[in-house]
Amino acid sequence: MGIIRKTKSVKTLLNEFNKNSSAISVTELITRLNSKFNKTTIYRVLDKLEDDGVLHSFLGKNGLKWYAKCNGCTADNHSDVHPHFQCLDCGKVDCLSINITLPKIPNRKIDLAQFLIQGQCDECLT
Amino acid sequence: MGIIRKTKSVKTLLNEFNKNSSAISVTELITRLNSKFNKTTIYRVLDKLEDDGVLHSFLGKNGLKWYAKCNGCTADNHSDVHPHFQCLDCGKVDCLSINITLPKIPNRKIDLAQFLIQGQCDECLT
DNA sequence: AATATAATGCAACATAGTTGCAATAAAAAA
DNA sequence: TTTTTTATTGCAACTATGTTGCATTATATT
Repeated sequence: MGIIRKTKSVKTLLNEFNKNSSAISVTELITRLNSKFNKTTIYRVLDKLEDDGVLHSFLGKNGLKWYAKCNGCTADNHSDVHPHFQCLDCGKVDCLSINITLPKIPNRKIDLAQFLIQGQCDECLT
Repeated sequence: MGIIRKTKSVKTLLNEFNKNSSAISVTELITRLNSKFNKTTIYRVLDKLEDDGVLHSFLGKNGLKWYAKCNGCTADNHSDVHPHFQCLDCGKVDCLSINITLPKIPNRKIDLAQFLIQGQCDECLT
């Protein structure tokens, strides 16, 4: 699939991700935009933006889905494999620009990896 | 909290994890045992077994909760930090006995880390 | 055997996410 | 510009995972 039309919801969602560089959870987006868009629309647009290589998704605390801007991904190749850091105090999630080396595993084919690190962010530490 | 009484549900659940060494999802356990125990009981007993350092939990595909036997953990110290491998074909999840080195992150305190690797297991590859 | 209280079942609830379908809006064609 | 095509949206209803309060039951202690 992927995005075909530049609709209001697409522009608004992209704008949310351009405001700052942190990742945003789907529930947060639904809360922020629920006066303008139905949650079904938000789920569907995020899905398509991920297909297009504009956003990437991952699971945070409690298995909640988060999205963040991709960096050098295309619709065909999601090259973004980096750890994510979630603060257990404030809940904020950031992408860590660290290259992780996947362990060698015999007799298995690795397709993707998710690495979630949890702790306290700089703001909550002080 | 933690387990205080050796009840039927505790014994049955421990037995499920002793049958083989794979991890088991909560939904799978509820399906297997739903004629014997209420799902609330299953959630609560798993929770307590984790508190006791008998089981550890992690999130698999789609944010579903999985449990597996701990190896050398106590109630005070969950020392198990290893990657998990989930087969995208058959859904099976295994603990990988690999030591992962957490990346150094400035200005952040690391409490825990989850590393989920997805792909195809040996059985589904052939 | 009597007592204290941990554990259980049940119903009701909370929340994340999905689906089908009719209505609407964006882009292409006329 | 107007018409036509069809992608997108909103809505309601639904599924699934997980949680909570409370009365009942079972375990362990006295």
